[in-house]
Amino acid sequence: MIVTNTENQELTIENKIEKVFDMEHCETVLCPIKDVLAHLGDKWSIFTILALGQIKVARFNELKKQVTGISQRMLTVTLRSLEENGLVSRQIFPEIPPRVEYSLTSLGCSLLGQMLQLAEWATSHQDEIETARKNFKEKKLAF
Amino acid sequence: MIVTNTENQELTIENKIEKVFDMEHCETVLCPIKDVLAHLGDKWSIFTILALGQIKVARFNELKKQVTGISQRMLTVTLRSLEENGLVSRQIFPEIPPRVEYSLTSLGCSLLGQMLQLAEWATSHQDEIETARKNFKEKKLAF
DNA sequence: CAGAATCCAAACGGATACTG
DNA sequence: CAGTATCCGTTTGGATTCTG
Repeated sequence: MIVTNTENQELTIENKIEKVFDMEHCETVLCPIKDVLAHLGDKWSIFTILALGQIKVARFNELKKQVTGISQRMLTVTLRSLEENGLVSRQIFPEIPPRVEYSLTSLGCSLLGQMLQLAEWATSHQDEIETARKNFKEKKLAF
Repeated sequence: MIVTNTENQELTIENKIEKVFDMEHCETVLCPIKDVLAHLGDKWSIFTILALGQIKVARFNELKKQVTGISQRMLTVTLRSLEENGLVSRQIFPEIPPRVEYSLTSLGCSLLGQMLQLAEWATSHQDEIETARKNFKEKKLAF
């Protein structure tokens, strides 16, 4: 059970930012959020994680079908990256023809949870964003 | 007060994914998470939002100092994008020399909250990611 | 001060052909 | 089947110069 207090958020928001993000040294020192987003924040990584969240265990070509539009190259690159960062496990079966099974690690499942939170935010605020874009366009046309 | 239950997460995770992400049609239909990440998922957008979370109201060059390493061009581009998507408000004062003040909108503050959650995840799991990378390197060297 | 505009090098990523 | 390797057009973003 996690209990989150949404009140007095304004009192602690700066402290939270300071805790996770040292703006002064984020270029030289390792910055977690920058690092994570650099490695896992791209479109295909997120799609692949979501796809693996759905089918749990998948072979290369199953995954390629599931992640609509991904090229062979990018699936390979993405899977290697996810494996390198400990989010996906890659099990090779020494058979002919070769069989490789991919699945999320516990760390991957954990990140999936975060992705879903962000996705829920995106879903619940897409109308606001849409209207903001329309307003912006109209403002531009006015000039 | 928000109460989150971390038990029986596995029972609902697929449903959650389906709700926020239609893999089959995400290329043709508007996909919220893809859309949000395409527009706001880059390094400079996140840094700028975090910076504005710290200094609340800032002029262009203040912001440029705060967001370490950003170029003039990218700050301009990023701020326009954030404004277009309704996350940042831009107030122009018709003075000479010109003065422009940037600040987060309520939607921007809302996204900041999400960013902080992701940042907290990144911070609390960076050790795991780091060791995963080391293991991966060693595995590669073994071959 | 707050930017717009241009140039250009580097990274990204799709298409294609090849392999154990 | 599950990749690897190469080519090459597109995108990204820093540096620089110019402006109201």
